[in-house]
Amino acid sequence: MEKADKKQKIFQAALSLFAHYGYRKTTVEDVADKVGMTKSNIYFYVKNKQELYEKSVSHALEKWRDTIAAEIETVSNAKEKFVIVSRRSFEYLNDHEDLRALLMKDHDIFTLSPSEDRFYEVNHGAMMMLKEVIRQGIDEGAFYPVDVDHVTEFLFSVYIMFLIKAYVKSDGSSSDRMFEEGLALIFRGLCKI
Amino acid sequence: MEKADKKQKIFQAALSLFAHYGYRKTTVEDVADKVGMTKSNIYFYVKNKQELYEKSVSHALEKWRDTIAAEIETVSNAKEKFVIVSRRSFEYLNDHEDLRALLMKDHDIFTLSPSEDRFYEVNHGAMMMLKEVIRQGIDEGAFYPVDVDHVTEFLFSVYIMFLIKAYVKSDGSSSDRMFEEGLALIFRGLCKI
Amino acid sequence: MEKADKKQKIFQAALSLFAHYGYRKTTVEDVADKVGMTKSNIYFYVKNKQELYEKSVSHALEKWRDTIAAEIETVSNAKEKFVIVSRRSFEYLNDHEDLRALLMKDHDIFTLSPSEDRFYEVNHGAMMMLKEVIRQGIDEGAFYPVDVDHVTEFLFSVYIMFLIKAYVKSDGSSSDRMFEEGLALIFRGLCKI
Amino acid sequence: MEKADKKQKIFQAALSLFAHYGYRKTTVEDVADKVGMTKSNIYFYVKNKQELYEKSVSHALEKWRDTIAAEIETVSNAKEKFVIVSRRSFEYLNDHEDLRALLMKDHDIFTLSPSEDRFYEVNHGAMMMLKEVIRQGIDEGAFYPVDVDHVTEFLFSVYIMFLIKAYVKSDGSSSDRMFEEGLALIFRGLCKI
DNA sequence: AATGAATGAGGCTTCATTCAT
DNA sequence: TATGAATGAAGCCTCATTCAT
Repeated sequence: MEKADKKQKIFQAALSLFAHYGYRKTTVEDVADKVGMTKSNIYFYVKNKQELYEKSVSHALEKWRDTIAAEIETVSNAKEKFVIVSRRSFEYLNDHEDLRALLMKDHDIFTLSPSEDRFYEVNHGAMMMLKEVIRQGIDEGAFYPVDVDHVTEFLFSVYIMFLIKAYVKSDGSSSDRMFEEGLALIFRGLCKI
Repeated sequence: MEKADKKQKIFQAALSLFAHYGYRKTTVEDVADKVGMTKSNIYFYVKNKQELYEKSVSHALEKWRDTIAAEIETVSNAKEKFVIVSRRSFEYLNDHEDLRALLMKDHDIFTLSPSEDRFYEVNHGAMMMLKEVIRQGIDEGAFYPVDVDHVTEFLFSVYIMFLIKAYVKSDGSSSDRMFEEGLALIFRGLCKI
Repeated sequence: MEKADKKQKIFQAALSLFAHYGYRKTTVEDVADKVGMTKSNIYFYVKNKQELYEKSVSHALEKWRDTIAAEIETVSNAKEKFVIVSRRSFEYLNDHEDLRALLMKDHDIFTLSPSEDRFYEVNHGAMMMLKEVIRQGIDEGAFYPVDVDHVTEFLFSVYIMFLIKAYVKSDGSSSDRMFEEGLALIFRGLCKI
Repeated sequence: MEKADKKQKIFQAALSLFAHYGYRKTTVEDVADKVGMTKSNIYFYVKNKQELYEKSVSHALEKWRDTIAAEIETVSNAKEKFVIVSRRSFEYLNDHEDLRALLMKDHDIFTLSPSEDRFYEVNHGAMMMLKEVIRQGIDEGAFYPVDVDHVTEFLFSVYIMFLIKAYVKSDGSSSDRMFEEGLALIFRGLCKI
C-alpha cells in the first residue's frame, strides 16, 4: 500500500473519532488503534495532533466539495445548478455521518475569516462555487440582481447552519420535510416572479 | 462578602473562561486565578470541575430565563408577549457575550432530553414559558390553533439555533437586520391573517 | 460540658473511625463530623492528626489495662490472677469492637521497643502487670521458676497475636473454643504438675 | 532488557517500598525513582497504583509458592512433605525481608474469601498444595483421618499467623526456637502415635 | 470554643511527543 | 516504515493545617 493510501486510512479513522469524541477526548493512540498501527507511527505521517485534525477535516471537506462540483457540471442552467448544490449537499451529509457529526462539534470549521480559518481555502472554494452559480443566474436573468458577494456569504452561512441543525434532533424523522420547505423558501426569495 | 456572593463571582469567572476557552482548555486554576483565590479553595465551593461548569451554566441560564420572565409580565396580550420573548432574548444575549460564546461552544446545553440533559430543568422551564404564551395566543384567538406541544418545541429549537448562529460572524454588523426579518417571518406564520 | 469530656468524645469518635478506615483514610473532617463539630475546632483540642491518633489509642489502651487491673484485685492467688488476666482481656476485646479492629489494623501498637513505640508506656504497664502475676506465681510455688522477663515478653506477644488473630475470621463462630484451648495449653505449660 | 524483566524490576522495587512504607506512603514516583525511570513510564507497565501493588504482591506470592512447590517434589512421603512445606516456607520468608514486612503490613493479603480477596487465586493455590499433602498423609495412613478441608484451612491460618508474628520482633534472635517448637506441636497433633 | 474560609503541598493520572532501533 | 519505551508537562483532586473573626 502506498503512503498516500495509508494517509487516507489514517485521516478517515481520525475523522470518525474526532467526530464522535471531539478533538480533546480523541487521543492519538485511539486513532492509531483504529488504523491498526502504533501511536508513534502516526507521527511518520503527520507532524502533529493538530495537523492530524486539520488534514482529516480538510480531506473530508474537499471530497464533499468535489462531489458537488462534479454534479453541478451535469446541468447547465443556474436554477437547476442551485437546486443541485442544495439538495446534493444535503444528501451528501446524510450519507456521511462522521462529517456531519464533526461539523456539529466544531463550529469554527466555517469561520470563514481568512486570517484564522484553518479551512479557509476549502471553504472559500465552496463559496466560490455557490457565488458562480448565483452570478450565472443573474446573468441569465433568472435571479434578482442581488449583491452577489453578500448574498453568497449570507446564503452560505444560513446553509451550513441549516445543514447542521437539521441533524441536531437527528432521529431523521421530519428533517427531510424541514429541508425541503427551507429550500423552497429561499428559492422563492431568489427567483424572479 | 457572603458565601453566595463569592459563589456568584466564581461562577461568573468560570463562565467567562469556559466561554472563551472551552471546558477542557479551561483549568480550575485559571478560574481560581481570575477570582483571586487558590485552586484548592475553589473546591470549597464546588465539588468538581464538572459541577463548576454545570453550576456556572445553570446560573447563567436561570438569570437569562428570569429576566425574560419578568419582562413578559409587563404586557398582557399574547402577541406582545411573543415579541418580547423574542426580542428581549436576542438583546439579552447581545449584552452577555460570555453566555453567547458558551452557547456556541456547547451545543448540548440545549439537548432537551430529560434523561441526559444536564440543564433540562432550566431549559424545560424556558420552553414552558414559551408554550404558555402560545397557548394564551390561541385562547385569545390571536394565533392559529396549532399543536401547542410540537410547535413550541419546534420554535424553541429554531429559536436557539437562530440566536446562536446570528452571532457566528459576531461583528454585530448586520445581525440585527437578519434577526428582525427572521422574527417577522415566524410571526407572520403564526398570527392569523 | 467540660473540655475533658469533649476530648473523650473526640477520642472515641476518632478511635472508631481509625479502627474502621485506618489512619490515612480517616480524615480529620470525618472525625469532626462524627462528633458534630468542625474540622478546625478539632485543632483546639489536639495539635495534630498524629496526636489525635495517638491520644485516641492511648486512652483506649489505658481503659483496657485499667479494667483488667481492677479485676485482678478481686482474687489473691496467682493462678486465678493469670486466668483472669487472660479471660477478661479476651472478653474485653469481645465487647469493644473498635479497639479490636484497631489492633488488627496497626501492628505497631505493640512494638514494645522503648525508642520508637508510641504506646510504650501503656504497653509496658500492661506487661508489668502480667510480669507481677508470674513472679507471684513463682514465689507461691505455683509456677515453674521460669525466666520471668523473657517468659513475660513471650507470653505477651503470643497473647496479643492470639487476641488479634482470633478475630480475623471474626464470624465469631468458633473463636471461643479456639481461645479456651489455647489458654489451657499455655496454662498447662506454665503450672507445675 | 526485555519488558518482562523490566516488569520484574519494577515489581521488586515496588514491593520493597510498599513493604517499608505501606501503600499510601509509597508514591508512584518513589517506585519510579528506585527503578531509575520516570513516573509516567511506570504507567506503561501498569495501569494503576492499585495494579502496581497487586501485581507486585501477586508476583512475590507466586514466587514463594512456586519455590515451595518445587521443593515438595524432592521427597515422596507425606510426613516429609509436611515438614518441608513448613520449614522451607519459614526459611523463605527469612530470606525475603520485603515480602515478610509486607505480609505484616497488609493483613488482608490472606483474607481467603473468594469474593473480596485480591490474591485469592495464589492463596487458594497454596492452600491446595497443603491440602494435597494432608490428604496424601491420610491415604498413606500416616495422619489421622481428619476433616481435610477444615483442617487445611485452620492450619493455613495458624501458619500464616505464625510466620508473620514470628517476625514482629524481627531481630531474628529467638524466633528460630519458637518456630521449631510450634512446628513440633502441630506435627505431634497430626501424626498418629 | 467555635467556625468559615483559605492555603500549599503533594499525589495520581493522562497524553502528546520523541528517540533508538 | 514501524515499534516499544521513555519523558515532561499539565491537570484534577485531597487534605492537614492555619487564620481571622
